[in-house]
Amino acid sequence: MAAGRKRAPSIKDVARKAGVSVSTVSRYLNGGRNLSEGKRKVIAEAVEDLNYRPNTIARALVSNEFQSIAVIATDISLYGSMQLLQGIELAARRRHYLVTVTLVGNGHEKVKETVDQLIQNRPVGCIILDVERSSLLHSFAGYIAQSLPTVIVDEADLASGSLRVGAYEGGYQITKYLLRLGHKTVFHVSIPEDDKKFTRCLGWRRALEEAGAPIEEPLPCTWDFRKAEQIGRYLCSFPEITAIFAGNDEVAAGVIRGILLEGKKVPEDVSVAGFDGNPIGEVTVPSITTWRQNFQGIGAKAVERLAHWPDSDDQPETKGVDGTHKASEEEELDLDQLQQSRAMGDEQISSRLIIRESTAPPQSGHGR
Amino acid sequence: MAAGRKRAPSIKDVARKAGVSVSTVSRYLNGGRNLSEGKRKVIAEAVEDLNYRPNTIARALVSNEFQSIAVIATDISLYGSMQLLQGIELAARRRHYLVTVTLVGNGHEKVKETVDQLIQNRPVGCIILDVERSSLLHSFAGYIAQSLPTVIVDEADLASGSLRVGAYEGGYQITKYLLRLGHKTVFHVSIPEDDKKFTRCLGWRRALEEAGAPIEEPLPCTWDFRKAEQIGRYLCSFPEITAIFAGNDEVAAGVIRGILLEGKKVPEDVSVAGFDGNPIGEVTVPSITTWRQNFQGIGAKAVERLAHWPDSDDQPETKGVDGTHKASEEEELDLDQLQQSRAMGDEQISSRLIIRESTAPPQSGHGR
DNA sequence: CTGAAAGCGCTTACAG
DNA sequence: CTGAAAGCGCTTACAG
Repeated sequence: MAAGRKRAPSIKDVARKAGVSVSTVSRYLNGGRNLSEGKRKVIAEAVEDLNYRPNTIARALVSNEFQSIAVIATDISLYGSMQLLQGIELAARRRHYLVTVTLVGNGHEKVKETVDQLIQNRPVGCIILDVERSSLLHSFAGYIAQSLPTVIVDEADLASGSLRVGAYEGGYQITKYLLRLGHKTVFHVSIPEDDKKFTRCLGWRRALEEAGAPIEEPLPCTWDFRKAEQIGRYLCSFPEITAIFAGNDEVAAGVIRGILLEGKKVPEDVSVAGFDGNPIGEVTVPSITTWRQNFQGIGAKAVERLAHWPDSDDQPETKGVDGTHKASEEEELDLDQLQQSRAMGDEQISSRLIIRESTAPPQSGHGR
Repeated sequence: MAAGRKRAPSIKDVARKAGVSVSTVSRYLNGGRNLSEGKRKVIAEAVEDLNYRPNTIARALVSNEFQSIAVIATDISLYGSMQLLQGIELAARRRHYLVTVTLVGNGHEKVKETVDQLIQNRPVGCIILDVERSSLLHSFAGYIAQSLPTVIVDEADLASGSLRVGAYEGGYQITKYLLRLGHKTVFHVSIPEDDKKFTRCLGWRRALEEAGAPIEEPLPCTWDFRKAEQIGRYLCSFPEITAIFAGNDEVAAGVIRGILLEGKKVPEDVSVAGFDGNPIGEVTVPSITTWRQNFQGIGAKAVERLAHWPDSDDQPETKGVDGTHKASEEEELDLDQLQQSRAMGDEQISSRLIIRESTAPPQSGHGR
């Protein structure tokens, strides 16, 4: 098996061709300190002639580190995860890291095995892409973090250990915006897993609390957007609902469709806002008001976090314990801490409200 | 640098703990032929106790093959590429391959360098994801194929060397469907790069030719879907246009929006069909008729292709020349060959027309 | 069935 | 500034 492939030229070939020792070639390859101009030139030529590239695998073996970043996710087909992944790749490329992607289904299969194998690949670090806030992934975060620098990117809006996508902020802002428009309250159709702590849903709730507006329990949608359509229709039976905040733009589209199908108008009869900033929202009818998240920027941040992980370079003995559990501190954070860390502007990432056609002040006579 | 990380238990540790030689442990790890029950048991225990996992990097060094599949793309944020990637990952996982993703921008930067580095990683094979049919990527395909088993997945509907996404077929079918509805002809709004050979655009053209319908040059859209909206508006100035086939579902949404904004109706005044089967088309108003492509299935096929690459296993001396240039044979294929290979049912993948609200027979009085 | 040895391609001290 | 040697963690013949 395997075998067969023709071996590429090795450092030995270069050394022979250049008439120097392997160590000298190695020195040349690694910055070339302490190297005479003569050798440098002759080696350069040999490298050129042979079209030699150092074997990354061999390097990884001795350094015990493969220049790569392992991305673990349950699904990458959502708009957010994709953008995140793309942002990660772009940033990784700049640092000459290879990015690796591994999907771990929610069917608990042999996740442990998969994860163990991943760790054996000795990546520089691991990014857990958990846009869906899958409990599966979160439960493995700690385990992974024991062996690898790990950062979690999820919906959560938390301060340490994981990067916040700003969903809390977004939920809060979009709800305030709707309230400012004159709506008495805002109804929420949540995406799966979105009713946990620190998410867009929490932001929505907080905005309503602050305004003293009535709070109805959110209706959960699924990743099948036709469910959103059903919800939209259903919601039409409550004339007092004049504003809906949907968990993402696709759900918003579905809800809008449901409403239109019932013969009501958006935004005249009811305003609907989405979330994420999916470009599709620009071209639907009506176009969809949304909260744009800078996914690519966040992905890049995650990579930088890993690249600057406190390690033997910076703080020789700090690694391990210190870095290890950050990822799970999430559980202990509360909103106040959150507010505070936000105030400190740490990890702030540009995101913003995009107002389009699907939202407007309530029609007079409506609202309750 | 690098350093610092605590080394995981090695095969040596296992050998010591089990009281056997390293070779014996290795034998155990690789299937365990010629191993006494006693040793087997004691080694199993040692492995368990130490939570030992073989170092994939070391293995890769000796076998000269890292159990991974390298995916190269210019962009993975389109619906199609994402699904493809996800399909690749799923199939790769079954075979215990790691998948690696590399984006090469269209800005010709240091693509060569990036690609060379990728090759040094010794993946099992390479999948070029070229949904956009970037000439950049295609120009590197041959180069990569010289060192690695390579398969190209693109819009093309070709037989050998690259997997067909069935776009030709789709364009053909969707156009015929529109024609059958009674439209005199079908206008095409193409996605970037889609006016090349063997694509949905070609299928569209062929269907019109067969029907003897008038053929207008397609209007090219960009990846910015607001451009599609402009096109939609523009197209309204031609009342003879009653049916439009858009290059993908997002473009279709944009075109529809443009038409609606002009005060016309879809599908009453003009029918609009999309392409790809993006779920978003289910919840727009109107919902969008489309051609569903089985992206995940195609991704999986690509992986299998690589896994079964004729190599030292199957045909010891065939590799190299044989596998190498398949990828570029594309250029020589013509439609007849295409038809033929399709007839042979090779690489056939389930795709189908999905009829929704955005298409209907032309209103009487319209059509020309 | 089992072990000692060599080697994969590189880097890292260690001597000159 | 330069080279010989050892070693990273495994696998693969080669002897027993």
